[in-house]
Amino acid sequence: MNFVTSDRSPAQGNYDSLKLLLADYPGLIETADSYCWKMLSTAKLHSFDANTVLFHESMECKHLMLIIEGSARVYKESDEGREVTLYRVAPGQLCVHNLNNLVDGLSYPVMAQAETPLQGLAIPRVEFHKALAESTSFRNYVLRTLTERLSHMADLITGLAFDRLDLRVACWLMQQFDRSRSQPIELTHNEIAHELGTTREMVSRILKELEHKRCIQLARGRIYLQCKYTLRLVGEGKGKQRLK
Amino acid sequence: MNFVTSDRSPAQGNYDSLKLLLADYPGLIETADSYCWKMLSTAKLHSFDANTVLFHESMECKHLMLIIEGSARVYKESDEGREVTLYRVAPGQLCVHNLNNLVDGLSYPVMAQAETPLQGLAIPRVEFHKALAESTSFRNYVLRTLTERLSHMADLITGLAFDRLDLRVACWLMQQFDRSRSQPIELTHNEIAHELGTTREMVSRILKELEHKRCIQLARGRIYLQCKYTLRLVGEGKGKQRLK
DNA sequence: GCCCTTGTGTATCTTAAGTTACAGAGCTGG
DNA sequence: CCAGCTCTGTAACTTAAGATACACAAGGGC
Repeated sequence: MNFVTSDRSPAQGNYDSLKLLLADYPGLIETADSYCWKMLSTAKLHSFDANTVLFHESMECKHLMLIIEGSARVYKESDEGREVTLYRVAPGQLCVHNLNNLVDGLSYPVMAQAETPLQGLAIPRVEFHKALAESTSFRNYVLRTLTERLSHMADLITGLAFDRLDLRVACWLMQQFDRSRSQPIELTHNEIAHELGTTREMVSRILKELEHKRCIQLARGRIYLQCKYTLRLVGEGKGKQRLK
Repeated sequence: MNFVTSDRSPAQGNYDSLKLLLADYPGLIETADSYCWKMLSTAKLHSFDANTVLFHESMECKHLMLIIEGSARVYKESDEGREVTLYRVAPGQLCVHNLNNLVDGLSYPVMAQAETPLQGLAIPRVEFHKALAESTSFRNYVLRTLTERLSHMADLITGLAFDRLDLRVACWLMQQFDRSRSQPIELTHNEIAHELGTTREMVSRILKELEHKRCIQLARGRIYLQCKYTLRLVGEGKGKQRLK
């Protein structure tokens, strides 16, 4: 477990540095009340290397993490070596799975791994509960995050249950290019397979099709967007709208 | 929209009748504090006929419902007429999807339908938020419910992504028989298909297999448990443990 | 009883998805 | 520049899942 912990906690009462750190949390800080700030000021900044396993099948965690920098992937593994990504946690989001633990020590059998070097504010369990009691804004923030996850996972379920894999790949690509503002995506086919819960060969095959349709262009470990509109068209399939 | 509303709210200050109603909520009432009781006493008892659509794609709701009697199914539909059940809400559980609305008016595109005649305590939005602020026990109860849903939906995802349909059917049957204490299940094959996000023919086929393996016995609109152990064995497949 | 609806059984066919098994391409470090 | 990775492409094959298309069975209402 190779994580690096720094002990500097933001100076009491001076929330400017915190505000800077939490620039990606408009939904939280804009409405933050004094209780919320008080809690945030007890948080400690932690850093993790890329690929650190943040938690696995049955790991206890004593903190709630607000991601400041980088992203983490939350996923499940099958015994045959396949994986599905449930969602990822990026700046502006808190790590909901911790909540399970935090609420009443129930463990939640999923994996989470830093995808990039990660920085997060770790809020101790007690402070978390205190803030939840006292800060309306924090409470709403937490609930909002949770319900967003729920609705995201519901979409995942309908995708798996109803949509053909090529549509799912196309939709997923769309989302990635949206996030990257059409910059090339730096992932191997295998990693994409792990996103979607399928196999490398299927992904290769489908990406090749998409290249033939001139939606994208393939390179080793990289995918270039060629035509957003045809890609969207493919993703919509026979008239579906699971793009969101 | 054929729902029947009754206006009798439980007598103020007398929590005995409430306790009776909430017999299925040990997790809530055992630890309930005075704030929690105060909120509960503002709730109104509502009744719905079986098959009432409680909410659909983009319906606003102004209450949080605690289910007292009966159950509701929360599901998604595909445009081809297929369905997947996301989860069901039974006595002891609150209707989390309302939460989305309650938190900040975000709509949550799912369907929910009463499966049986339904009774529920409707807590007005304002009271819900007040109780959330003031009652630790209620807060924990809400969070616990949410995280339970999350973990349930994560299981659903792994099932859809990794498991063969016959395993999923077998596991699902196990769960039903557990719930019914081995009493026959009164569902049509089509309804089961809608549970699992597949088609009637597949379910028929797989159930027949299970009958041949002497796990169950089929009748019109009904399934009898024949051997719990072989059923469990089938559900475990080649050594999987997605039973929980 | 008879009709009609609803539910079931099943055979056949089609297609999506996954598997196996390689070949070869591109990068990297000695 | 060669060895040995990792990543990609692809063909051939297998299997799960879904679609189609009926036949028939059970039950309810008249």
